[in-house]
Amino acid sequence: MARYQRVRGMRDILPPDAGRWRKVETVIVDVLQRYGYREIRLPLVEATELFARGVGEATDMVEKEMYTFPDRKGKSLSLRPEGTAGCVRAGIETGLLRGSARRLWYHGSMFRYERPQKGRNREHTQIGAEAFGMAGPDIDAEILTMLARAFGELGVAEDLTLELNTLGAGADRARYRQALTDYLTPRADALDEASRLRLATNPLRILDSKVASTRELVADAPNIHDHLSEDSRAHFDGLRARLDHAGIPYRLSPRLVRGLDYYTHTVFEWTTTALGAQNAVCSGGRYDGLVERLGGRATPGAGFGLGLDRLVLLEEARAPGQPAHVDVYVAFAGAAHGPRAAQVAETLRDATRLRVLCHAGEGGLKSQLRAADKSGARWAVVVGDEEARREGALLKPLRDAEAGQILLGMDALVEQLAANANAAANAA
RNA sequence: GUGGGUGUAGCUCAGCAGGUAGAGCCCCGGAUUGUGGAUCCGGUGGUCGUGGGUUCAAGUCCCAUCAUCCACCCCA
Repeated sequence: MARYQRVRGMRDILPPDAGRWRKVETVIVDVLQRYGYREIRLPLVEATELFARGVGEATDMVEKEMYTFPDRKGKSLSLRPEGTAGCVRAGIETGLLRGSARRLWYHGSMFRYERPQKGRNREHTQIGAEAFGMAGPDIDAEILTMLARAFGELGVAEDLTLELNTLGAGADRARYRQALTDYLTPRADALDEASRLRLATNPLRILDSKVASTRELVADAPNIHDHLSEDSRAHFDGLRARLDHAGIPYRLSPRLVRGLDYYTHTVFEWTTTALGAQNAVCSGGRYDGLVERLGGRATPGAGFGLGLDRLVLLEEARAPGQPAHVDVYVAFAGAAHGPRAAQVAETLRDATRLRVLCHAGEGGLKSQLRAADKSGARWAVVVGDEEARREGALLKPLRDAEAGQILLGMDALVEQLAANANAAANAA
């Protein structure tokens, strides 16, 4: 039993998995950059007040899931539970939102003190993006199109369903909230306990309750879509038309309301049935009032957070197996040839982009070749007495039963490996 | 925060009704001197999550605790 264990809900991501993570992150980030989004790096720690004000006092996230602690002078700080509030804070504080860099992406850990379960950890990693200063539905559509592309390129599109809804503008939402409260208050006795509490604090959340009796009650509740202003309706219709035009399928989910207070108009969630109860892989929407609420000048915004822990699980199910981490394994026959082997490896690294692992430490040639095989390398290069005398190295293909090993001079060795590597790259 | 399952070698697990720990995989070495993958042989490795209790005796029973998994809840 190890003396120290990782803290509950925190994870180590080990070699084969870490490679998968990097691959997923690379695909997503590549897509974001191709849409002109630029990276912003943000602190893990913010003033607690920022989240209380930005995400909302009455949200579960703020009420009971934050890692909150006083610093040495007693100021209340929190580990970020989500990325948007910090991004907006940075945008206001630095003046970034007044410039032209209005499409931003970030990557990093988020912390929420929850009970761990499948697809849910206390530290999880998100890639998120925010687009500021664009009020029309075109940017909402761009974000969803971009995500659809990313999921497609990752090969997980079939696992995901886009659920879409609108909450209307702030005024619509207030009006709807009143209508909903008016409907539910006389029926409060029929609500489950949690929903009854929310009636006063956050009645919209009652809509997505999973309690059967509450769902029944809510089925006949007023619909947000009947409370939208002309403009709000136009915004949503505009978004839908663009999605249809782009060929992006979605499901209208009138009860999708999201657990964060800052959303207005568009809200969406990409969900999956492949991960058990934690079905949201990516979600976001529009938050036109947030910048102002956090002290900036009124600026519309829209964005999303994408849960990498869950996305990696999906990608792994779709593309199992682990790719080789080495192309060439350099071995030596006799410890005296170790330095020369290292030299040969350097020569290969100079001349090619191949991943070259040079054996180090103990072990006879036999065990070195065993290691070469296990590494997944396509070639072993062996250096020994004979090779040293001929100022070359032995090239031994490991994945091609037909091919035999040949002793080559250094120039020929480099040439052979470079040519084969290019051929393989072109084939792939 | 609530409920249920599980905690034995690095990993996956077995251990019958309490009698002083086992398999497979992995790792290391060997089966012709400098040659991988298959097979065979051998080896390293465990205070049975932790702390109490019952018992002549506990991995095995009881209690507590911690961790983990799944679900509720919540969300990415």
